[in-house]
Amino acid sequence: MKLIIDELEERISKAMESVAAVRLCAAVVRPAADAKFGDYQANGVMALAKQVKTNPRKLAEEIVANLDLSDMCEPPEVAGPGFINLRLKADFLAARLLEINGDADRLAVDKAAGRKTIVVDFSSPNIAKQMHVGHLRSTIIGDAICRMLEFLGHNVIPQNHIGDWGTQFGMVILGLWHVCMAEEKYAGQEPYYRTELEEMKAHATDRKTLEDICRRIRKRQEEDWREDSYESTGDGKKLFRPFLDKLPTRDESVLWGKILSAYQYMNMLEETIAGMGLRNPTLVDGKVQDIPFELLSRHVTAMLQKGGKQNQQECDAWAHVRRLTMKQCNEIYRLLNVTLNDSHVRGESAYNDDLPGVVADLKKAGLAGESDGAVCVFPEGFKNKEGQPLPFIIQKSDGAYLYATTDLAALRYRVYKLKADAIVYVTDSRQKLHFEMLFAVARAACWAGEDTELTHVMFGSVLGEDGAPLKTRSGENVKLRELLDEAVERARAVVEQKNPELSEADKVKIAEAVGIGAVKYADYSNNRTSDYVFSFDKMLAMEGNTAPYMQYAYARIKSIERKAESKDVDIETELASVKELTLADAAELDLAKHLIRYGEAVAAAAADYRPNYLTSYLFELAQKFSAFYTNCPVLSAEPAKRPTRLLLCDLTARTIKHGLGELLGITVVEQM
RNA sequence: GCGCCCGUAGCUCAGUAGGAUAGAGCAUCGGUUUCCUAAACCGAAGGUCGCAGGUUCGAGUCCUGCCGGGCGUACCA
Repeated sequence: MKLIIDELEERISKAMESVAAVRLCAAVVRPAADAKFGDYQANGVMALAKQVKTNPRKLAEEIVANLDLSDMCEPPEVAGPGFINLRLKADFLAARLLEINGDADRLAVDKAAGRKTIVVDFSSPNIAKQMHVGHLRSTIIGDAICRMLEFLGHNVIPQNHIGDWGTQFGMVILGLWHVCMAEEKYAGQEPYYRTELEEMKAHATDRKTLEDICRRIRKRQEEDWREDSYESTGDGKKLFRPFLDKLPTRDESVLWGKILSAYQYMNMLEETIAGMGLRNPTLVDGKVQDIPFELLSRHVTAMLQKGGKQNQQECDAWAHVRRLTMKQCNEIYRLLNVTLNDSHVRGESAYNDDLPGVVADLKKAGLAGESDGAVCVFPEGFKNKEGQPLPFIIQKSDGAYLYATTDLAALRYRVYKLKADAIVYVTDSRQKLHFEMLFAVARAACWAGEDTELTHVMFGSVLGEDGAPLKTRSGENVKLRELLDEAVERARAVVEQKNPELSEADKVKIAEAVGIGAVKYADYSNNRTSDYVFSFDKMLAMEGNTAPYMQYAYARIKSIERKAESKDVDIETELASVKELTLADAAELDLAKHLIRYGEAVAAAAADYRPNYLTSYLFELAQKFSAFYTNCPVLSAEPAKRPTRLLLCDLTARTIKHGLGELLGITVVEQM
């Protein structure tokens, strides 16, 4: 069914148009600012009065006289300087409730008028790294957006644009090679990539000792590399090739831990050796050549990107690490109850072959040119520090491509191949300028026309209690896994305290739903554009706008339904046979009027990609239900009142379950 | 320097085209349990919407200046 607010907007706008003889009037219908003004108010008459230079109250009176809302509202009232106040009729309200009751799947929320193909770009973790708190917001906000748009009937294409290509992959591959050496050649010893990492950290300020350590590492690396061969020096055929081949059979969690360590080791090593003047041999075009040690990983990156038979090992190593990373990510997605899966992954590497074409096409179009050795586009309206045009760099002076290039290639793919009507990028607000320029270039190149909507759905940072971006005590990013585990653990402690008699299985289930739900809900309930302070205590509090409060409201309703049996109340029959409602108590009316507005909340949240509009609605719903619950007994109500109250309970439960569960991916529990 | 975002109750935040007396939650104070989960409910108190101008019948919302904070700003993503 059509949203009430839209229906009112349409009818009042038409009345305004005919009374004032002005085309395209806006009634500006909003929920009433105060319940004493009714349920809705139209604010647009004052602006119209100004436009046609007439008295707003008088104009409002005329509009009301030309308006027939008798099927929905009590006679409209003109108030204040020219507001039109509207109060829904009781029988209209009742009819709506019954309509919702009859629609189990959609709660009588219509699909959007025009079905669009919408690409949503979100989550985007990096290969060979663990997901950390920085990925939380993109992942869950993006998921909520997908779920809402999908529910509204759009063709949603989630895209997980993972960081699986780029300059750091040489380090990833070298890291894996170190894992191999530690296991195969130095088996039985503590892996050197771990001990040496600690060593480098310990002497971080002692340059002399660091140099000694790095020389030793370099020397061993050269020896290992020379030995790892059968046919020609450093071909990797002796140890690395067999190591790669048996990777698929390994215990993945153990291997994953090693990869993470080795990657950290490579990062540290490369940073440390810079400027030491060390050189190391490697194969360049089939010949052994000395190159600066710190350039080794970039050399390996180049081998990977070149591909082909000679670089098969590099490609295989990359593929293994990529596969393992996605397994870890999928595990987090499962925990977070996010719908992303492997079919949505289309990472940077997928666009690798398109990048030269992107640059060539932009050059051909006269948009891109060389500047200081780099290929740049200078979109209109962007200035740098000196007031000069700001470059959007699409190819570095060394020939390498950047994320600007990849994003352009992806955008083009999404418009041309996926037929996107809209592309939504869910990333943090620091990338605002990047996306503004990206969109400007895409428009200039006509890769996105006026009818293609490009939106940067940005969000703020997650802060610690100290107001700085959330980090561990040692200054590292907080691992998402650890964060979620702690939330579940804390929720478990509360369940244990509040409801010790529950079964172990129930406790586990409730703790996960409440813990994860709390983290997600806390994020959703904040305005996404602002930073927020992460606090377990606040998000797990049972009071206030939190997941547990919502889940508790739901659990109470389910409890009523369970109790019904022992009181010989057949809920199903009573609900199915309810034809007339007896909405009398203030709490009943208040709850009923809120229930019929679910569709408005979903539409508002989806239109602006703001989940907090939905959480606000749900919180108010739970509050109104709680008031109803304390004031209006259900099972012990007199027979005339009971069906209505049961219906209100059931609709509230279904709405919470739909909003929380289906649209936000927060699990509800039957008891807690 | 320039650009963008932010500044609302003691704290954390809403405020969806410029609309009526600026709202929640937490914390504080007071009340509610023979009754469906008190993980709850009801009430009280709490504000110069950073400051100063301007536009408007009407400004937390739009414009200008200032103060304070965050982020970004040519080869990271």
